[in-house]
Amino acid sequence: MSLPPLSAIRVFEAVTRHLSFTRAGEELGMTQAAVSYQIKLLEERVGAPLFLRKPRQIALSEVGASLAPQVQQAFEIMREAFADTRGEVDRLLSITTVPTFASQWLAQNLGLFQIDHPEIAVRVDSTSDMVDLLNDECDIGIRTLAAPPEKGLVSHMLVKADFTPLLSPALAESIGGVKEPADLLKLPMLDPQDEWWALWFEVAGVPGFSAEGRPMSMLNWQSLLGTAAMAGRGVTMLTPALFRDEIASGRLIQPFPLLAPAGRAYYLVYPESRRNAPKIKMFRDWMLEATAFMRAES
Amino acid sequence: MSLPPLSAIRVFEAVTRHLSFTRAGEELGMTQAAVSYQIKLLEERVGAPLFLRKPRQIALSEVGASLAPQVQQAFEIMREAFADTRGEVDRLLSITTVPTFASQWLAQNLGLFQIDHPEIAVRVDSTSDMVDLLNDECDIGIRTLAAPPEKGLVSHMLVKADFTPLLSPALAESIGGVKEPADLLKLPMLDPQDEWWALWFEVAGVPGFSAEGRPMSMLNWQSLLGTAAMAGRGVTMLTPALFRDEIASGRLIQPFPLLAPAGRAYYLVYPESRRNAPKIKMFRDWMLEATAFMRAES
DNA sequence: CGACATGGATAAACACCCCTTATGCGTCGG
DNA sequence: CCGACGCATAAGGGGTGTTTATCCATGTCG
Repeated sequence: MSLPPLSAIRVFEAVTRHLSFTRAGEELGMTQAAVSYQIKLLEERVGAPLFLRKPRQIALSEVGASLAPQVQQAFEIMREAFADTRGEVDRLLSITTVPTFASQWLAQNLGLFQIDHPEIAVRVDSTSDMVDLLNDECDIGIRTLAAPPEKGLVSHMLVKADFTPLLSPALAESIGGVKEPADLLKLPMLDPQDEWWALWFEVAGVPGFSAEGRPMSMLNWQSLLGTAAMAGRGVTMLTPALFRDEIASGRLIQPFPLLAPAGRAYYLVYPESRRNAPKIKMFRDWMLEATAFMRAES
Repeated sequence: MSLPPLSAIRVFEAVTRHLSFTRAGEELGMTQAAVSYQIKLLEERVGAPLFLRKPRQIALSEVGASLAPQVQQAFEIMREAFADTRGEVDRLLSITTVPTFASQWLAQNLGLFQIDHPEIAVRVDSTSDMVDLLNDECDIGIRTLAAPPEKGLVSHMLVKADFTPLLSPALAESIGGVKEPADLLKLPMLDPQDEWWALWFEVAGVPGFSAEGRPMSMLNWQSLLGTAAMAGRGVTMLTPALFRDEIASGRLIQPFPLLAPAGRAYYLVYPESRRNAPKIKMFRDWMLEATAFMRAES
């Protein structure tokens, strides 16, 4: 019912292809004696000679000949399967990221990575769930964390999740421009419940801010808030680094350089055990370089 | 190009079928810890998780799922191949024998063995070449030997290859019956060169026998000589045990019980290493019992 | 709601398998 | 006739994979 020792079968397979113990041993990186041993083992298990020992060569016996093609086929299937897998594993990079980062920065910049590394396919899984990088089949995660994550994971800080008010130029113009922090109180605020509003005003030295009585929009993803802000629907707290393009192009304006320190940051995270996987190294290096300016600016 | 450790693949295959490390371990006769170790090994080699560890069960990962069917197929092929082989090896008994024995005794009696053991197919290779039982793929040999054979072979004496003159009743009648050994000299001898003639006459106390001037037929197989003798073409030296039926039925007559001791015998021979193979035991036991009378008579 | 059962992960120590080294034997070729 | 080539065999050691023991997480049952 159960198979003979697999190591013996592997040796047998190699010998059937070379029809030589010595040659097979070379292929397998072992000595001729070891090959002889394994074949003898298999022959005892099978109960019949697998090879006929001729003076200076060997030939398949009847039993051996009936076994050889099937064993070769089985090994061919496995070789192919693992070769495919290796390719797939090396070529597919799976990233899980918080939605904000996905739709803002990653969506705009991932193309550059793919141009640099066309051989790597990238799959982005954008979810706010904290995927377990150690157990689930995901290569890299991008998360907002207050501190470097638990043991077993390597993390690189990408950019601090600091916040500052952003708004559309048209909205700013509607009140004659935003000159000082208190001016913002005249404008509708998107998601004023956001704790960062209170923090920012505190840092800005504007007293008496209260979310009381202000409507709450529940646009809990920065990208949605950003879109709403660009549409002129209000002023909102965002991480300016993630809206660099929008600010540079004038679609959003950042009236004050002042940042509310969130105490959290976006981190690139991956399992320590895979820190040497080529695709992970590539992505990490690219990502750190591409986001270097964010860290430099702050 | 080269496969991951086969032991790990075997474990993986079992786990994919059970979807349980513990269960797979039971099937393979090892502990759950060992299974865990092997799977981890394979996962490191492949570079990706093969299973997703859910609380009380595991599930195939994407990579694992793509690998599983192919690995299962490969193992199925090998299992089938070795199962077939085992069947073939156990069910086919291959005998090499000297032609005389083949056509005389074996051809007539093998049917009885097959009735007793219908599950075993017998292949008889009748050749006078001495097949190397240790190296060639033959289970059992029947040979004429002067002594038990070389080391590594088990031998059982079947019957002494002693000779005595045999002739047809009609031929005996043509000279008014064979009363004493010297009468034989009046008859044509088939293969008079045969050394056994001289030996037999010597044992019989008939002096002056010479093969000089007598024609030589070169019928060097006993069965051919026997056929010629039955046709009345002459008197010939044969092993009476092999012509028991012919003598019993009157087709041949043995005028004298006197046997020339050939110093050789028919032996049943097989490799010592296979002495416990069921089919070999079966045939040996049957053969020794079926030929017991030959040894008893002499 | 807490104790238990289940299933997998992990660490350390050990056992055994399998490989290597060394040698022998038989045959072929110069 | 000697060396080359190829497989078989024995002895011995190293390393891989196993077991044992324990931990941890989760789901279940009283």
